[in-house]
Amino acid sequence: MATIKDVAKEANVSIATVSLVIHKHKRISLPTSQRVNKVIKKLNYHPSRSARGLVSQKTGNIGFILREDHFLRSEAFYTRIFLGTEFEARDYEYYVLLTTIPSGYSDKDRPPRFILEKNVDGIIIAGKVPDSIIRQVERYNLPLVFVDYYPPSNDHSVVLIDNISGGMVATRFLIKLKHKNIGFIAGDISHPSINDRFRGYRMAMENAGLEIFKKSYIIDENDTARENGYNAARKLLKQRNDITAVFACNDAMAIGAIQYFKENSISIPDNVSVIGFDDVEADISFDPTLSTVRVPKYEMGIEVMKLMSDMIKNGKGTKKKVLIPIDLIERNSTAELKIYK
Amino acid sequence: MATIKDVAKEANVSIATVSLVIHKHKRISLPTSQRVNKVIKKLNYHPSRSARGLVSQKTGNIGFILREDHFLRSEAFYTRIFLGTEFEARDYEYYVLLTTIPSGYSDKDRPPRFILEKNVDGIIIAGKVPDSIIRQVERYNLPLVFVDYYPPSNDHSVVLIDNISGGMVATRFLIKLKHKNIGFIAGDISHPSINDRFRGYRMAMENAGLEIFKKSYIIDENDTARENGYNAARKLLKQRNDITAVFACNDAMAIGAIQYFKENSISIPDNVSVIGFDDVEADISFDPTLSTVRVPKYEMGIEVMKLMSDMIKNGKGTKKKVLIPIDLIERNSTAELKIYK
DNA sequence: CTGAAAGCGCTAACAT
DNA sequence: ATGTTAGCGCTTTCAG
Repeated sequence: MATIKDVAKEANVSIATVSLVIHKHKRISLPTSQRVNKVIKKLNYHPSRSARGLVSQKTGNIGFILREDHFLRSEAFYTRIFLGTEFEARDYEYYVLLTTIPSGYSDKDRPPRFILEKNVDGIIIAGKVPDSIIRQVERYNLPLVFVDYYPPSNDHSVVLIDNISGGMVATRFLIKLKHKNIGFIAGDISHPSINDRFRGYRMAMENAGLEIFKKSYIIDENDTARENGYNAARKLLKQRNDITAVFACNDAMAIGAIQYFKENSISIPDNVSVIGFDDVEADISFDPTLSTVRVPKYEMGIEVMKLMSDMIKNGKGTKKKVLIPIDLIERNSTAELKIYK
Repeated sequence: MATIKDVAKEANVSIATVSLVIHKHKRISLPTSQRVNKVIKKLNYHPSRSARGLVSQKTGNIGFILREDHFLRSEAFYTRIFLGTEFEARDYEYYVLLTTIPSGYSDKDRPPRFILEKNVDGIIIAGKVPDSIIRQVERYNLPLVFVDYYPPSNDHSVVLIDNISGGMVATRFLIKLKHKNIGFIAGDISHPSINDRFRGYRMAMENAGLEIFKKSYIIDENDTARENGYNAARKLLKQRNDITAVFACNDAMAIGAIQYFKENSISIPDNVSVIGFDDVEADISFDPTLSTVRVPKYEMGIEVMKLMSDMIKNGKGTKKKVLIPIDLIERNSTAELKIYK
């Protein structure tokens, strides 16, 4: 393994010069810089992260914390965000240390090892996590950025889906298809993202002059899995059998709902239109293909890494909020309302 | 952040003594050791990994390479293995750097950054990967362990599912249920794991004195996704309509097959028994619940980390093969053969 | 524009 | 049984 010394000797300069070249310091002449860079390539030299870290008191690592059940989830939602982060980290020369915490994490649990050992320069928290981990992490006073979760204490940098717009876009789309009796189903309604989608739904309905009855929505499912969608659809239909369109807070629930409809001979989209949110259920063989609101997960990962790098460079004062725009994806689970009577 | 100096001062010893205490060196007296350890706790001291790495020429990191499509897969198979590895890494004080490579990785692609930068002490490769990445990694001469993939060059440490036993166990189970006309469906048959499951199937059939007709199996699907199971079931039934049980090479294909059977009014398990492999499709709402061969994924991750630590400690000569035992999981997609005639 | 040198925190060989 | 010290590879200040 070549060291900075080897490069210096080979290029006939001091190690200080090599260091300056690497850091693109302006006061190095172009010829020297070129010569040194050539030697670096030739010797396949890569600075030792240990040595660098020792002197700079930085680790070059970013911690990525995720709830275990989110990580294991069948939809590649957070995994895609992670990949985006990991990809972007390459540009900033960071390594990303992924760790999961149990969903029942409490104050008594030990924080992730990389925090205790101060082996990260900053921390990314993805998705909803228990308050206790947030409090613990805050205590260590490291740059902290959230992605796809809005912590209760509203004073952190965050990268969020524009859920309100998303909810509005989805609902407006159904309205444009002439639907008036539009239902909404959700689980985990205390989750800020889900709540915002609900808000978007209500805002779009109101804007269109459509009344929202209490019976138009089911939001008491405690999770957003398929079976919750299945159950919510059942409950919704029991409350209001004149529903012609359903906006589900995510794809999993949308698919669950469609399953229920299918089993009860309600044809999609002929009898009922269904739209989801997230665009994660890649199950292409699913029939009908699901209209949904696409969330650019990979890009969120990139964005959060950028924010993190910013905070590390420019101090923790740089609190920013980034809203990631969404796209409407029209597939076959939605159709224009057919007027029968 | 406390350093070794702070500890030494506070405990009235030299930094060398502190270091020796940390490494549990025998020639330190118990009282000293206890005193120092108390100070370490009190100051919440954690050795700097950079400083350690610099002097020991080790990074304390293990690289974990996975194909991107495997990582994003809906079944939490490789993610569970990763979690096991990450968990076990804590005991060995390693950090795991996860990175993905595209499935079409070729010799022209750059190896993962942590290899180029020598930022890992060893490399774990999970799942089937292109030969080119293996060749590239081999060139760097780092301790290398495979998990759930048997590289073509048979001279590496590996942690594998006992696929042959698994195939035999699944098949014998169907035989015990009085089935004789047992079909096998698979995709990606060139994959060693899949191939071994097929071997297990054939061995069990032969041992039971049951003939295997060419028409008893469909192994030409090129992937093991649900739709391949669906298609394979169709093809199998066309070849042999007297099949009463199907052993699918994995759960995804099993579920695809069941979908096909259901759509064609073949009741599971009354008309046909189906057993899968892996125990990953957590979709509990799936009806009927799937009998399968459970693979302890988390434990595989633990095992591979143990092997890795072994290789690093005892030199790369320690080439080992670890076979992870499987369990039969009996659920509702299998039943004893009903004789009608 | 470039070089010399101090020092980051730790390990390990050597000294006591 | 414990202390002293060199040195790992790098960044950065200060000199030139």
